[in-house]
Amino acid sequence: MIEIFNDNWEKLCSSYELDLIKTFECGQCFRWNADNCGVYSGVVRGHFAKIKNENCDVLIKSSNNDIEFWKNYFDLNSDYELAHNQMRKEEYLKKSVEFGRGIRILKQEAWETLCSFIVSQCNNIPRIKKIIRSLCELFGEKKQFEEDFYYTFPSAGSVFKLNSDELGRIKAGYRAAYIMSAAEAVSSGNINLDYLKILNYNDAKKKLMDINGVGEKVANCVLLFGLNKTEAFPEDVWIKKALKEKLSPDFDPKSLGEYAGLAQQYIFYTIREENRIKS
DNA sequence: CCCCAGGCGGTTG
DNA sequence: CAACCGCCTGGG
Repeated sequence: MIEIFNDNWEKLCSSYELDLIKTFECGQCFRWNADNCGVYSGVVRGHFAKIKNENCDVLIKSSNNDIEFWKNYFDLNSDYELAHNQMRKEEYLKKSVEFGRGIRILKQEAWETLCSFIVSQCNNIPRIKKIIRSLCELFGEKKQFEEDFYYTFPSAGSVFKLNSDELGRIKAGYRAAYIMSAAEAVSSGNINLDYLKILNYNDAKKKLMDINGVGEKVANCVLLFGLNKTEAFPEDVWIKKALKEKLSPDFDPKSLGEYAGLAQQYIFYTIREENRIKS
């Protein structure tokens, strides 16, 4: 039997359903990087993957070789068309849907998401990525898949065991203390992230905000990207700008219910793109 | 060199 | 309550 598809690349979905650039560059994740051919590499829950476009398909090759795992991660079992229909009433949101189509809300590992968005505060994206890469390379587990070496995200327990000199090596600055308080809360069981997934949005948010260094914005990012609370609507400076300058004054994200999080990503992507094109 | 970045916690009016 | 300020660090 002759292998038709070489190298174990497998079709994940169509490029229409998942736009890799938009999804990876819209600020929800920090560990996917493209090579100069546009092939992205990333690590999710200890599994390594390469992912690329070919013709009109998205192809993936991974260390666990489990297509359902990746479909779940890329939220490909959700029907976004239902959400889009709810978004057409508001003019700027309607534009954002067309502009941002192809973005998926990634179902990320909760502890990694918590740690990453603590690092993100008052920081720029290249530096956020650098700090997280250091954290993984210094304290994660080194693994190999074919010719690629990669690092897992260190557990809350292993981060909590670090002393201040060790944690200082990732150069997170004043956020290091916040990372430590999150690591303590999670590794001690004081906060059980899996349990937060089954709590309602408000209760889960309250628990997250008990962590020193987690405020409204970081909590909402963790709820949306790490705990599957799709009604979360994180308001950063860009979203605040859109609310002030682009969306109508009576627009209320709560009216979108479970679709608010997706709308937030579309708006975020759109206003950033508008700003990038302008400058 | 300066400016400030996808916030937070603490203090003040 | 809102407004402000300091915080580590390094990218631009």
